Amino acid sequence: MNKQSFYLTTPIYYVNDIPHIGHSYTTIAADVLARYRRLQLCDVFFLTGTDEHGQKIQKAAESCSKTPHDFVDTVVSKYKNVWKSLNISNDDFIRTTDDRHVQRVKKIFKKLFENGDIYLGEYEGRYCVPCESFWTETQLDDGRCPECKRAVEKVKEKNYFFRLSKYQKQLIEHYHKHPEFVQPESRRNEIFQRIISPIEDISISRSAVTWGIQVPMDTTHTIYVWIDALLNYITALGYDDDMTLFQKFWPANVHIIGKEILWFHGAIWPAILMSLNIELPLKIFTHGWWTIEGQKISKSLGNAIDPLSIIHLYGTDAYRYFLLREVPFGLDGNFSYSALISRINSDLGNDLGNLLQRALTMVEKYFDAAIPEYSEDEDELKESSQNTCDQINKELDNLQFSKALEVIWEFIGKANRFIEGKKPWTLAKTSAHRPQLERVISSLAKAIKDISIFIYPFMPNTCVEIQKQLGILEGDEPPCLEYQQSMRNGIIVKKGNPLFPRIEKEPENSGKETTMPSMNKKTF
RNA sequence: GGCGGUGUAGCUCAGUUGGUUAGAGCAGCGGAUUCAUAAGCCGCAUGUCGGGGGUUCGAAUCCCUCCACCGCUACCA
Repeated sequence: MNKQSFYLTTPIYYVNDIPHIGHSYTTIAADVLARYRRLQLCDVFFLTGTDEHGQKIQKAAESCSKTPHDFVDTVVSKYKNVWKSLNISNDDFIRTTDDRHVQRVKKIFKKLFENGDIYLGEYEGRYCVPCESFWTETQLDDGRCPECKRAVEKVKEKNYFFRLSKYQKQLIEHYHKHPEFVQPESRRNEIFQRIISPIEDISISRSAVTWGIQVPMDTTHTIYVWIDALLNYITALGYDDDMTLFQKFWPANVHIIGKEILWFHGAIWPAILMSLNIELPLKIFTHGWWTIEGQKISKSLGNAIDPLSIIHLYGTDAYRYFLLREVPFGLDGNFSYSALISRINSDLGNDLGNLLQRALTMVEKYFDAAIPEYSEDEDELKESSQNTCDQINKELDNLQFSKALEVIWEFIGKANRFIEGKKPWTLAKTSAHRPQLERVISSLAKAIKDISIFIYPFMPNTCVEIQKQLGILEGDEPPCLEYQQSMRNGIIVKKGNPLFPRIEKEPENSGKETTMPSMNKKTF
């Protein structure tokens, strides 16, 4: 059996910053996709990691009197901790300080040099240390970095350059041949426009930076962090000294990135791959940014949200659900506590949690907690479930997470309406209606089992909890993820606590717009 | 400055190649119920479709113009 392989990546996160909502968004989206592909029995390789070199980190380490190594270790452990709390199922975690990465990057750099695509040139201009970016005089904003508005340093140094311009034509061709290379389309158009404009070669080494990977032919230079970082996508697969994974998984099916790094992924990265004569990734999906209560996330405002604080209050699955449901993937979105609470109460509590609760109560009341025998032929929700499944697949194939969730919730609504229509409480009053009642309740139980699988990629813990309460799972076994598989006979339900208890907003006495919830700790 | 995008019910947004009374979710209001987390179900409303002008038998949907906001990019300084 040849399983279809599926390789997806997040960017590797720069460890000068602790993880916030934006990092978690990318990683959660990737995790949902990875879990979805595994459901489809793909052979999935899901990579994330950290970007740890560069002057900015060197300076950050100095400022807290640490060695760069100790400094990055500390931050990396924070990332790993958050990913664990968010239930991220990555298959590997690459650090640019990993020896495997360092050795491979050096080798690749040498290869690029030998191909004639790297040359020694001279750069003169302004450099913004925090942004690790060179700017021309004209790009400066009042003498400051146009991106972060901080002071820039005047530098004049010999640098190694990569012949990006050489690949312009090939890039244009690739964009023509593969209109879906960059998603969404609006981003594709943006970057395409830039690719057809004049392109300059880029400086890819730094002589002033010591915290980095040495240029193999010239140890007075280190490799520009972005080049170092981009290569992670192939060094993690062993390129090019241990090619088993590489041969199996490359080209990547999708790189999921934020819109701020599209130029690197949509132009520089493909050009490097072209130079190495490696196939290009199939797709680059660019998602939007989050604002917090309407404001841009910024260090100066100090409004960055620690995902751990949210999941501590509302649970991992609610957080995962919110981020992917609230905003179409690709667009910007706004995070607010009121919106989060609204989603939890209405979608998760009222629609989903309540559905399970009412169904289980009826199984208890009318059938002594034993789900009546299920017959596929008599399942009145089966067709609707299958349609839902098909539509979810269609949406997730295109990374349309919010649409997939909408489709799932339509089915949840259908199940709720099914109950209203059949009125089991009325059927239960007459023994003559027993067969009908059995049919309704068993169909309902099966529908809920299906729902638990539908939501699994998004809310793996909730999937398990539903299946436990349904009685499908005992102890700590993994959830049943086979959509086609119908339920065993004689399952005894184990109704537990409501899945998503209603969150009551605080009385409006604080005058604050963001009502913080009272105590409502959840474990999933 | 150039290119592109957005502006539709209180909020967030859908609205195919122009065509009968402009839609959904949430919030709000009303109703019938009770299996359920005062949940669910049924029903209801309101919108100068950013402003103005034009094409057309007919435009949210095409054209022009103005306003507001956003993105990419350039340049001046």
